[in-house]
This record gives sequence, C-alpha cells and structure tokens, in this order.
Amino acid sequence: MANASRTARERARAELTREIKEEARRQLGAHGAGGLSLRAVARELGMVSSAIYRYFPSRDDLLTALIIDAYDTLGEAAETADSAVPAADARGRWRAVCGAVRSWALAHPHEYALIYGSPVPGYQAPQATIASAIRVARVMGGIVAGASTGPRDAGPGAVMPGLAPATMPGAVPVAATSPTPAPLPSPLAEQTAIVADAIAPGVPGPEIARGVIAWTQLFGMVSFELFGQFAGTFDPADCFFDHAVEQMAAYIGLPDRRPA
Amino acid sequence: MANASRTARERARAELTREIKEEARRQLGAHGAGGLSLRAVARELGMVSSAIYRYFPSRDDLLTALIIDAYDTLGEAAETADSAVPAADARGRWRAVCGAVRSWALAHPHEYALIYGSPVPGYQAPQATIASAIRVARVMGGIVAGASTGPRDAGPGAVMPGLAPATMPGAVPVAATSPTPAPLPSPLAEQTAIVADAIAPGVPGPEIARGVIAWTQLFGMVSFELFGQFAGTFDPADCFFDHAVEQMAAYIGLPDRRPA
DNA sequence: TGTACATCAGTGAACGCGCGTTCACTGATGTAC
DNA sequence: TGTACATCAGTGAACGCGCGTTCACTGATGTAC
Repeated sequence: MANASRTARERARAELTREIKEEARRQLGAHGAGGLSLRAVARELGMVSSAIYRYFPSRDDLLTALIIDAYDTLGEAAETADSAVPAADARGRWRAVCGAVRSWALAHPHEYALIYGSPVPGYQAPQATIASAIRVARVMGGIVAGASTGPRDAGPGAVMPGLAPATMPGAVPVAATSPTPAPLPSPLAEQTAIVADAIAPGVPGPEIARGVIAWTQLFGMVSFELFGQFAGTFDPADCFFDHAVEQMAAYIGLPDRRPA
Repeated sequence: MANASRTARERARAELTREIKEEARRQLGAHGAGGLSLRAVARELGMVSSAIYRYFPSRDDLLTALIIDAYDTLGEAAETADSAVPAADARGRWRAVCGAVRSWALAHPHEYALIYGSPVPGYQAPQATIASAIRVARVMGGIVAGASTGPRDAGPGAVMPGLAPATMPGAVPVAATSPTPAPLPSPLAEQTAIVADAIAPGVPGPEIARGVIAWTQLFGMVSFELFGQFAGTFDPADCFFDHAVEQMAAYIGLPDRRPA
C-alpha cells in the first residue's frame, strides 16, 4: 500500500507498534527478556496496560517481534558490511562482516542477549523467526562459497551423503592448510551437506565445517566479551578480536590479498 | 571441624543449605535465573518463605551460591577429565576436557546458562565467584603449557610487555603451522602476558592467543548447541563437536599421538 | 456532500496470582556453670 | 548430671509492590450508500 493512501488509523497503528517495540527494547536492559512487562511498557507510553493488547495479542508475541527485529537488524548490518567490500576480496568481506556483528552486539547488548544468550524460560520461538535468524550465516556462507575452489574431484575423496566412509569421530583430523582433506565421518557429512545446500551450494563438507567452526568461534568470542568472561584479561577486546578474525580467516582458507 | 563432632544443629543447617540450593537449581529451568523465587523454593521444601532467610540473607546471595557451585562442579569435571589422561598426551587431555565441558553442559543446561548465558539482569557477580570461574581456563592453560615449546628465543621475536613492536591490529597473521609467529600487536601482547602469568607461565603470546581462540570456540559451540542455534543442522552435535575439538587441537598445536 | 452504520483504539475496573523482605513470636537445641 | 540462660530455626502475619489477561464500555475513525 502506498504511503499516501494510508489512513490516519493505519499510520497511528504503525507508529504505536514501533513505539511499543522501542520501549520494550529499552526495558530489556533493565529486567531482561524474562522480566519484560507489558504493564511497564504501557505505563512508560502513557497508555493503560490493556491497550497494548490492540497491538500484540500477548507478551510472547511482543517478544517474538523483538527477536525477529533483532535478527533482522543484525542480519542487515552483516549484509551491508559484506556488500561494501569487493566480492572477490573474501578476507576483506570476512573482516567486515565479523566487525559488523561485533559492533552491532556492542551497540545492542540486550538484543544480542535476547537472540544469542540463554533462551527465555517458558518461551518457544515460533517458525517465523527462522528466516531472520539465518541471515548472518547466509552472508558467511556466501563468503566461504565465493572463496571455495569447489569439489576438487568426484572420486573417492568426495563426500556423498549416506555413502561416507565409516571414519571414526576421533580420527586423525586434517590441518587447514592440507591440500586434500579427509572425508568427514557419517553424520557430519550429511549435516554439512544440508548446510551447504542452504547457504553455500557446491562447497565441500570440510570447508563447510571450517566455516561453521569459525562461526561458532566468532559468536563465542562476542558472547564472552559481552557477558563478562573477558573481565580482567581481554577487557578492551578490540585487538584480540581483530587477531582472532584474521586467524579464523586463515583457518577457513580465505586469501589475504585483493585479487585484481 | 570433624564430621563426628558437628552438632545436630550444624548438620541440619548444612543439609538444608544443600537442599535449598538443590531445589533452586531445579527451579532454574522453569523460570530462569531472573525468575528464581525464594518463596517457590520454600514452598517446595515445605517451609515458610521467611525461613529461607536463616540460610541466605537475600535472593542474590542464593544466586551467588548457585553460580559458584556451577563453576565449581564444571571446573571439577574438567580437572577430573584432565587428570585421567597421561600428562604427556596433550591432545588426549584436550579431548577429555572439551568432552567433559560439553557433557556437563548437556547434563546441567540451566546451570550452564546461569554462568555462560546472558547475565542475570540487576545482578552483579561478587569477587567471590572469580576463583571458581577460572578453573576450566586453568586446566586448558595447563594443557597448552605442557605442550608448549616455550619461548623460542629472547631476541627480537620475543614478546616483552610494553616493548612489543607497534604492529597494526589488522596486520598479516601467521598460520598455526608457521614455525616463527610474528609478535602480537601492543594491547594484545600485554593481555596474553597477563593470561600466561595466571594460567600458563612461560607460554609465548601467540600460543596463548591460540588457546584463547580455541577456548572461545569451544564455549561458542556448546552455547549454540544448548541455546538452539544448531536446530535443523547440527542437531545431534556429537560428531561436529568431535570434529571441531580435533581441528582446534591441531590449531593450538597439540601433538596427535601419545609420546612414550 | 451527507448520513448511518461498522470498525477499531483506548479506558478503567477487576480477577487471581505472584514476589522479596521484615518482624515479633514460639519452641527446640546448645552451652556454661 | 542437672539447671539456667543464650542461641538459633522456623512460624505466621503483614507491607507494599508487581504481573498478564479479560471484559464491558466510550468515543473516534472509516466506509457504504
């Protein structure tokens, strides 16, 4: 619907919906997701508490909206950072995206905690959050796919779901710099294939696994910084963060200079 | 005080203190740390709510006790797993400790969330938690220190706090397999020196940094598994976990066979 | 353009529930003589 | 070993506060004729 043709009622509704979410976000910091109170939000907005129910049918629906917004703004930050770097500069894109994730998290610590912290007790995230939740991973998948050399051969080294050799889980791993990685053991091979299909088509399992490991490292590091595990050691974590980002880029196998 | 010489009062007090914490731990799952209720704990124990105050002066003190217990049981699990493997088998010790951390987290998801999830809003952890919080890191520091070749030389490659070369934070990183790692940029060099002093004396900065990166990867991975980020992909995460543990062991530089 | 009706936003009171913490108290346990 | 006193655990009532959600309602906005 065009902006001009919206009725006053529709405009007011959109604006108040936004204001309710804004106030709710503000209150996340004070009492956490579990303590988010519709009454407190209404009070702060000068409404009576029951009026909120015209906009959100329940407290959980408001929480869901906040979660989706958080995933979306973080996802958008990652996408924007990624697209600002030349597509061929995989390492530069990785740096930009990691930096964007951390910056967003530092700027919105309570929203970060909402989506990457402990689950809200008693709250079950609906399917509607999935599409937004996947955005950051999709950006990273694009970077890995862009830098990947693809499946090197279709011979015995290739990983076929269901046909993977019965390698022991604790078997000898292959270093990142190894030219011919060993195939992944069975459940992992199928799992990485699912991930590849979703966010990095054509990328071999071992590369997917490296990407996922780097992904968990990134968020583990950001969570530790935000949740206080670095207190007294890597307290301003900027330098450690940059270092880890480069180390992980090298581990994934992203080239370190801009191709012409 | 010897067990036999404790008065009935002392015994009862110790037992009830334990029961209160047990019940509180049980309730963490239902309503989260923010929703932990002294009244509910008392109710479940058949006491009147005010009786709890004979054991914990406030809700926050009970929370602190739960946090310390959680760090301690996790730390103890890590220490036990570590000491069950021959000291010279660095990779085996790493595997054992990582596995112990994950097992404990899966067995005690709410306690894990309490210490590694979002901070409890309005709660400030007192200094008393630090000693317990550091135990897992100390175990890992021991493994890294045991496998480290130590400072390779005292020449220009060595990192001296305050005298580190002014390397750019985004400078060229060195792969794990590189024989002579570049010195770390300034703030990071001092920070790794602090960590080394605390948990891995004599280990050079770059090795400390790798250990910390692996440490954040481990907990990032466990958090993702517990907090639902792997839903639909690495859902039984066992195989991915084992794979990542080996990859990180290789990254840190832990040898892959038991020395005789 | 004007009127009649339908839709919707917001009100205020109420229901039924929960919470942390304080306080004066009773009665059991421990200790000093 | 027995008694007097001190210590402490647990009670029950109360204070003052908060919450999510429902419901009948008023009055404004939107729409169909």
